Amino acid sequence: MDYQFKDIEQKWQQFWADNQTFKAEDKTTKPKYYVLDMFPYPSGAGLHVGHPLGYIASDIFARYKRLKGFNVLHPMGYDSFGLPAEQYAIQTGQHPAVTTEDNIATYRRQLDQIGFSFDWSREVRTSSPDYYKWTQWIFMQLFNSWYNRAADKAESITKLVEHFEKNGSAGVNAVCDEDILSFTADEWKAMSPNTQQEELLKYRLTYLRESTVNWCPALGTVLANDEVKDGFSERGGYPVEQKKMMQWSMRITAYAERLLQGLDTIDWPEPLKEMQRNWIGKSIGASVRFPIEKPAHNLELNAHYIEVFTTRVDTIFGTTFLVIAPEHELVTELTTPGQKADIEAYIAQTKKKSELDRMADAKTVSGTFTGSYVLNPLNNELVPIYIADYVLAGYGTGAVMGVPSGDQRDYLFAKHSNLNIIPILDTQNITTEADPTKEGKYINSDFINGLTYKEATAAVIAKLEEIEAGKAKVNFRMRDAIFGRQRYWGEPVPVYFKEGLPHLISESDLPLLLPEVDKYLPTESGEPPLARAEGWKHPDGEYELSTMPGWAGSSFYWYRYMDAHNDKEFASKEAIAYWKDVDLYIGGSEHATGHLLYSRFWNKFLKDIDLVIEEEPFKKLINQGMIQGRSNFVYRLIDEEGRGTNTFVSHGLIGQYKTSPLHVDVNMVENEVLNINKFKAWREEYKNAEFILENGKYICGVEIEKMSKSKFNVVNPDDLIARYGADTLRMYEMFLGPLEQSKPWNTNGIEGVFKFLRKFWRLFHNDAWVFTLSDAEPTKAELKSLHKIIRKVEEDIERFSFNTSVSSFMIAINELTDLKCNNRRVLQDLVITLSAYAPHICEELWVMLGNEAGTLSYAAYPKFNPAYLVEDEFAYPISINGKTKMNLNISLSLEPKEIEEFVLANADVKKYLDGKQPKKVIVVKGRIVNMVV
RNA sequence: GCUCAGAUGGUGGAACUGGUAGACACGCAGGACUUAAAAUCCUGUUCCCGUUAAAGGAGUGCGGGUUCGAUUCCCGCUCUGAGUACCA
Repeated sequence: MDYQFKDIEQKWQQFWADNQTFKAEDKTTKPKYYVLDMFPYPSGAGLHVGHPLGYIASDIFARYKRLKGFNVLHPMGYDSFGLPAEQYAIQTGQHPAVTTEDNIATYRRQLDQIGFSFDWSREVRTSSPDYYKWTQWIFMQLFNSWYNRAADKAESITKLVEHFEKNGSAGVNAVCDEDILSFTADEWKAMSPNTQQEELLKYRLTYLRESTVNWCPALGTVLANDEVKDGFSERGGYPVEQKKMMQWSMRITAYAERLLQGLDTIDWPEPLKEMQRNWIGKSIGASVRFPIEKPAHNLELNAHYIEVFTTRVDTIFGTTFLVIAPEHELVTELTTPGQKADIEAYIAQTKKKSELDRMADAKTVSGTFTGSYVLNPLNNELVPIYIADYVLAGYGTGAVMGVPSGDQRDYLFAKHSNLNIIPILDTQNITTEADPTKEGKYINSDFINGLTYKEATAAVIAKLEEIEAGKAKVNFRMRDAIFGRQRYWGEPVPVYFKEGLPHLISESDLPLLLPEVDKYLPTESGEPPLARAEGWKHPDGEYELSTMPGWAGSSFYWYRYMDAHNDKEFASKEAIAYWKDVDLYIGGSEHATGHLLYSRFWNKFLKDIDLVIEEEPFKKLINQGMIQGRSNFVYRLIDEEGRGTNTFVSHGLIGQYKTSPLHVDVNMVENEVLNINKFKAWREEYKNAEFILENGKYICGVEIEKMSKSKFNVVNPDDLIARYGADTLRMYEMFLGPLEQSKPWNTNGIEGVFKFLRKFWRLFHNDAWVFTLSDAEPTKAELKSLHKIIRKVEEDIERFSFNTSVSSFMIAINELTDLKCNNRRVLQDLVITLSAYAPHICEELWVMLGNEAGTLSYAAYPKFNPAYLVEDEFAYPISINGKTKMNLNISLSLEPKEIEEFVLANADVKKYLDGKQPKKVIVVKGRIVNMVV
């Protein structure tokens, strides 16, 4: 029979499901290997050809590892809480759980027909109560923990309470809020329970904090920074404003240093590590306190100094002014009556500008004098205090020392405000701009004059510490993560409020189920949708009304797969001890600073409290490239009045007409030629469309864009599978190019892969399509082809070069076809080798070869034998001055000296040398002969 | 602006540690089979010059360098993509 991919693929997908072929074992002597894909959000649009790219790669890898004798865990699930289902609910009233269920069914059907070897018995859904029970449980552990800097790990809050009871707050070195109290043990014990709780909240790893958030009134929710684009919500495009709210936060900053250090221990793409490093944004410098000069208006001040952070403390003698952010808490106090009007006007103007304007407007310099002064702590010079919006309240201390000779922004500000610019290094050139050099010797700098950068930095810090005006300090850009959304479709926070204080619900009450509501919108008074839930009340107080953010459920899911049905723990100790961590993680780089950072954070926390073993969750990570869409356009002719007509101009002729481009469905276009009949049938309005053709064809325009429904450039895997089968699709997606590279989708080459599989099938059959094999000894040539591909696939998979092994398979099949090979032993090994890529056809042939159904996935990968590839001759390229002129077959047993003699004696070589004696002959054994003339 | 990645035929791409540039596939051209089409098979296909299938020459974004030899290493630049940004 000819290659009937439809029957074969359906048959084996059914078989795998019925027999749970890919169920991973928890008790086995085999070594473990954990291959994980980033689980998808099940959107309503279903899968397009870009989605499975990473899944196919990981599936090939998982299947390959099984053949190599590993116990492979390769699970799949759904990150099923999220905004789209909720938006749909708001519009239609359909419960997000129903929408999600439908979408998952579509995803599952599409995934199944690609033939993945997932262990579906471990499926997880973040929106299912038996899953989010554990998300809530981990939240509770975070609430019950604090970060002990002395131990450099998270510890139980009860340990902190014990310390307070014994020693008061003395000797506690915690990552915590800034406004913690100092108290003795007796004072602690004298506090009311509520006061104690209030104090403890400042230490907990998840805590309440007033934060400025991106509030979107139209969506009725808070958005993350990456959900806001240009001041509008990414989804829906509604305006977003800044608003202060009490929010749950996660003290991820406690882990900043460990998150940074850990990057050096994991095998991740360098660009992605770099993104995380930038995000964490460690900078090493010093904090310096500038004492405030008693102001002219003679009022009593609460503050006595302004603290700044600087990475160039060595430049302190170049300070000619101080700048604080307009939002800085001391602004009002520092403003003298004479400057009050100016300052208020400036603040008002700043407020009007959105965050984005402020960034885009980086070139314009502005700022206003407060009227007050500080003293330079090292030389007591009077330094004026300004406010300016180039200083950000949210970074460092919200105040900087202005050193115009060394910092370009300070330079511009000094020019703008007519302030002094003092050179501080003898090498500095500051005639037109600041010079941030560290070379040279210091000048105008008191006791560091003549020193080098390194010496000066050390000397200044030593002096500042001596006079208690500053110290060396490390600053991080990363902020604590807000952990709450005012929306419905997420995990309820397992907390109730009593007398204004948060309390955890009892562990036995988990999961705290998401209640039913009549509408999915915020209440009229602006409370989150959960406020609509009738009778949803804790016996002792009011439940928290916000839900957890999207990243909560995905921050530990890889552990849940290890023991997906455990209702006592999120995963058992034994399961975690066996599976430990993810060996290979494949997913998109868009999660670089979100999911991949939060997951590392939670993992480190779970390790601190001894629930997991590894410090890092994902040992090796690969980012698959984005598959872009290839949009096609038709060009509508515009008439003299500027109105669109029903005539369309072919792409090559649009220069001669006035036209406007329109997206056209890519499924009506083949090789840029529009199928005119399909186009006319596409929409009623095009029924009578007319065309201006070139060479009798309508040629469409092309552009590379994101794949999206609205651009009509979505290529659906279902159509391709119907036409060519899953094995072809799998191999073609790999054949497209390197996995990590982004590329536009193009179906043009898929025929080549399909032909390849048919050719492979034909090897096992005679001309009449009857399965016919020979049991003879394999020939030398057959074994050579086979072992070449055995080695190649091994090498390629280990370095994730899937595209090159597909090419090599084609070469092997071409060679074996030429050899008319139908040798059972050769072909059986070939079936195993190819099975990771094209599992269905291989399963079918495996059974036809007389093997037991379903055993292929656990067969042994053929052992490579180098003996079959040994050559005794090599066609040496003979080059003259580096240009290849000819090839000569020379025995590989010859040594370089003998090769040189042999080559020089050759008649053709003599002809090329034209009687001349080469100056030098380079012979690299087994590679090349080069003669220098 | 900064950081990172990349640039190879008409197209997707290959060349792993410097050693025959263009594997494999698409497309295209020609041919075989066929009444015809589809399917299949065969041949050719980097460019220029040119011929009987010769012989040359150029060539991996651009300009230099190191080397017997560079797509690969070094320096400078151009362009493309991604991330990020008054971060003190």
